[in-house]
Amino acid sequence: MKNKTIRAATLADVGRAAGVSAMAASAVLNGAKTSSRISEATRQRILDAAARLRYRPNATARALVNRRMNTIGVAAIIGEGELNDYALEVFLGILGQAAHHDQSTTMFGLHDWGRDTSRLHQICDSRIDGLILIAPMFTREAVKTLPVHTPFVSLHANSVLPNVVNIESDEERGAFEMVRHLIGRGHRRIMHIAGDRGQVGAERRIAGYRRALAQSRIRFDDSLLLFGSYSAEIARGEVRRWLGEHRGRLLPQAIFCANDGMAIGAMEALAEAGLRVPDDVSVAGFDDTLAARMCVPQLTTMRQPLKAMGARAVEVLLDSIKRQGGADVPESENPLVFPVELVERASVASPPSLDRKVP
Amino acid sequence: MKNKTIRAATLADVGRAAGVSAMAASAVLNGAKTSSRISEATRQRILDAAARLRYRPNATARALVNRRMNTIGVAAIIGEGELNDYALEVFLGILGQAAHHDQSTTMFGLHDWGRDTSRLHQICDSRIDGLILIAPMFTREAVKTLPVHTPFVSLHANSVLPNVVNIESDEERGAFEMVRHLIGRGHRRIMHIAGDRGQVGAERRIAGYRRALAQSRIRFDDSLLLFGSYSAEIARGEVRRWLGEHRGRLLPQAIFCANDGMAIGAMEALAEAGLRVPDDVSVAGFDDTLAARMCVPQLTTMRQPLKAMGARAVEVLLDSIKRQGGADVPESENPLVFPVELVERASVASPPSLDRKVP
DNA sequence: CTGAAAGCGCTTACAG
DNA sequence: CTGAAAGCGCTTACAG
Repeated sequence: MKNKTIRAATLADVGRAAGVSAMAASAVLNGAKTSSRISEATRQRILDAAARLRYRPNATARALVNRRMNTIGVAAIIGEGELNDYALEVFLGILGQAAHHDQSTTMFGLHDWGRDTSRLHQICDSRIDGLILIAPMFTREAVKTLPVHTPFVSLHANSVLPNVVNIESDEERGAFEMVRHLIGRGHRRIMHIAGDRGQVGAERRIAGYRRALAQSRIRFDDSLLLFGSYSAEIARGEVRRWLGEHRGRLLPQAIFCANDGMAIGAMEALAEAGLRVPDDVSVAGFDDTLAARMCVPQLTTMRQPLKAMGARAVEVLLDSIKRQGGADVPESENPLVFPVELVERASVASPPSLDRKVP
Repeated sequence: MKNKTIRAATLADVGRAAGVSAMAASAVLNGAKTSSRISEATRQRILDAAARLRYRPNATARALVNRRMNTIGVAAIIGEGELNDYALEVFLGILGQAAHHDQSTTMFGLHDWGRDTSRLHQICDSRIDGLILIAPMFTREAVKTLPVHTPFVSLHANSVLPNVVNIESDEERGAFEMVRHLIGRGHRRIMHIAGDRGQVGAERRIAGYRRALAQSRIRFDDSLLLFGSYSAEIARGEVRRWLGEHRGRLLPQAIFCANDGMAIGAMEALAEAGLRVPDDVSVAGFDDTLAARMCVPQLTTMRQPLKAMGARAVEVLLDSIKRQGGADVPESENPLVFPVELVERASVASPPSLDRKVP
């Protein structure tokens, strides 16, 4: 293949072609206030020359003097080469809002928050103006070594990071309301498949689950609390295992999962056992990611406004960049908590009139 | 929130702190061949100073002189704020491979290939070294106006772009083999839900479908050819409509969809009508995206190695960047065609022994 | 083995 | 209204 790329035209080239200085060209071409001081005639000549030469301002040169690359970074864990649905939704929210502000979005896939802190340093070398951390998990030690010349915003951070705004949603209440909803439909034997022990989001959902049970005086049964690491596969395995170990015993009437993927995993395990959703068992998810509408039956779930949260992260970050660090959000409003919302679809119904046993 | 960011240390700062020139610092800090000429003692002093000042090379300054930002761009259509599963898989393949080469990946969400060509020009302002176009659709006219100073690679381009390597998969054969597979399982009344008319990929799948039917002397029935625009929703609507219009008539034994999302849409419509997959109707997809494993029953599908294709796009692009335009792929190997592979899962079985009617 | 100079492409003061 | 100068932070020749 031929057609080697040629050196792109510079401001100097445009100036030369128009018979003016590069500076004059700069003034009219980037619509600076100084451009008003340039006569209409030369202005036209410059515009023409730029068009003729297909002039494009060089972003890196600009960035060097403006100390602004006009791109924001996003760091998220990519496990097994898969970006999880949660992070994807957030990313899309970020992408849209960033584009709206004419900012580019650079994605960094991390494997481990602990091991990859050095990678964060590499990243913060002025190629990005600020960084959004999706669900970061840092130790107290690691937090101290974070880059300081680049503003951060985090979503669902596992622990509050000093001087960074954290955006989260009301997960405890979400779990609480979902379980209230299930109880309202008549369920009492409700299994919960949680995320990772120790991870705040997982613990908050467990807390909401237990609070709802307690409020209805339903005894917490820890044989009904499974852990699925936010993974469809693991959740499927756990449910499969549980069913295997409880043959002939009572089936849960409903399964509340801490995210949509695990709910789908649970549905797969139930289907393998010949159980129907929601006829035999109701299943509920959390997040309302694309997957919730991509399964049959569609999932009743607790919606987190992930796109909006991503978009908000961009706003906060951009603001923080503008004021060169520090954000406009008062300490008292950090974290920024978004409300959640119950989305009823087909995977939850009333429990069967006769108690079902594990087949 | 306090803690304004402070100006980051520069090479000059490091040099000053170590009592050497910025140039010496540069030599040792970026491990250039010239660094070998620097004495071990000063070398240590420089390293110490850099660590003490937490020196980080400024990427934009570097980019300005090296004419290399070390980031690649990815442009894809984002419809309704959703990146489709296909593009997501490709993107993840790109992300991984780019990281492997220490390249950043900047994502650009487009709305329309036609209207957004000007956006491509904005993008190609040296903020990226090269651009990967995911499933671009350009008119002959538009192609001529594409930026010329930035190397491109495309995946599944709708028409061959001059001087850009296009990566695709053997879609016609994929469709052919899927339909062969269905016929092998005993199906003869096979519906096809296609992508958009006129879009190459859609046409190639239709061609493969027809070739397989012809080979088995099954008459092509155009009432069994639906168009679903690669959208789960549209496919669901189309199947719903078809069922409504064919009450009491023969049901197709199998539905082959041109992507996984449409297969899921079809399954939803079938479920609504009380039909079971695969007991009453078999359903097959195309792509093998995450969704194919996220539905119940899991989808039999024709796998395109999307991650590998994305990774390959990075390799070709990086090569093209290195040689400043032009690629190492001979004309004769453009497009670069990847093989597809049948993945058997639970959504396809033998047809029911008695012909089913539309309920 | 090390430094002073020039330049990447741009913008921001400062002169005229 | 317009231009010459300086500088953003770095690297690449070129001198010593």
